[in-house]
Amino acid sequence: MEKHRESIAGRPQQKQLGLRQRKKAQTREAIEAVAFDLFSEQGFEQTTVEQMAERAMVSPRTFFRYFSSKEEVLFAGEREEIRRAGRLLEERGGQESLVESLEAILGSLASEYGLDRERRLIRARLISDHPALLSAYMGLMRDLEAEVAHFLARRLGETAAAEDVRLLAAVFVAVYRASIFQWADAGGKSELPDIIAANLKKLTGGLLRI
Amino acid sequence: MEKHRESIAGRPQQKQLGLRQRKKAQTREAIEAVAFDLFSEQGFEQTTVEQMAERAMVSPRTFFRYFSSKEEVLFAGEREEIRRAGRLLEERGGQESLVESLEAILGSLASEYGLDRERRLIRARLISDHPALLSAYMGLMRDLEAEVAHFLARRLGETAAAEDVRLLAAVFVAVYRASIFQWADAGGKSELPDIIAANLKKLTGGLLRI
DNA sequence: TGCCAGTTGGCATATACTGACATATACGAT
DNA sequence: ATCGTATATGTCAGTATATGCCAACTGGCA
Repeated sequence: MEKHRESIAGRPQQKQLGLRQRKKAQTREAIEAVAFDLFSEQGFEQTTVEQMAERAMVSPRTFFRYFSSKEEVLFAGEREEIRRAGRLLEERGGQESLVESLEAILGSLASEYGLDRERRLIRARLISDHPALLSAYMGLMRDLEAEVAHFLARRLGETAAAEDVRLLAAVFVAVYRASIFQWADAGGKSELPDIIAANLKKLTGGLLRI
Repeated sequence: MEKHRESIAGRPQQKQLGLRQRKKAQTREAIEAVAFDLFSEQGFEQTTVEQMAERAMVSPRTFFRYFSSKEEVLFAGEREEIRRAGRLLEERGGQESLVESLEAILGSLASEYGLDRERRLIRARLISDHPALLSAYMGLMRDLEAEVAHFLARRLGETAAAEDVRLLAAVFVAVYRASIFQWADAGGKSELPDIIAANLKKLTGGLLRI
């Protein structure tokens, strides 16, 4: 039951953080950990905010100070990864093709192991089981789309119209999402970055022209 | 204020329906109409179920017997169109290419005018204004994806792997969605089917290989 | 007519979420 | 070391969504 929290506790801590900040980070991680425990035990809907707050030893009011909604705690991890992808895309140079850049970044997004990997699988399973969560998840995908679109706009500059940028971003993210579920359906056995790369290759090949 | 309901009232009614069924259909449409009125007057969040029920002259309890949630009433129309697209795809023959079939169906989904067109624009504007609605909308897109995937599986038969079918469905729906917002951003001036066709053409051309 | 089934309203309740205020405590300055 | 302040948290009250239950009404039909 405590496995998530323990493995996190073993991670190297950021230094130079005051006690306040450390406690906050700890509380946040504690809530997230018990949330994933409860979700995988009872499912998402069956788990109440009250239960999560109880187990994490905070008041329900405090829960909402850390996560703006019940869905948020489920998706916070992936949301963070998306922000990271945005930063990585910022730095990405222009020697390679667009597809190569995206393949590298979307792939690296997915290459985390250990805790993140486990939670990613739990998340994918919950989403597959409960369609209502799909909506919230697709909202996340829209955020990723915005990051990708921003990157594309910068890389393509004046050469591409704004509509084409959004079209491309939508398509790339669709590939990313399809790849994740393809990976999760296979139980997480193969490597997600490989699946993403393969799917991108299929598209740039003639798959669309069947 | 009453314009939506009036224009609906002028539509030819299905016959052979008992009084009960007709009253039900009327109530449902009344709720939907006042909902769109209120949404475009005050925005989505500012409108409560109580208000909608009040104006539609039903109890809040009854509102939830017609629409399972507040979002549902906003998306019911598009959801119905998606079901219609599914039926149309069922009937579509095999003489044309996949892209041609999808172009025709997704296009016809979007070719309704009058009431549907107006509500579609209101919907798009609300979604653009309020990101929270985007999640719910993206959930709808996932339903459309399922319909498209079903169609693709039938048409491609054994020749394509299940993963490829889902990948293709995700990509096609991404194009559809990007096209809708491209259309709505332009104020609904150009023809949505044309935009969809153009975007599909761009993709089957070399856009991905930039 | 009178019964049956479907529809509705009203009430109670669970749950998600928010604002206001009070309290405790880490932090920074002396 | 300690004192004042900013920050984090808890408590409480309140709103909105959503659902179950039961009683009352009503259309459909024998």
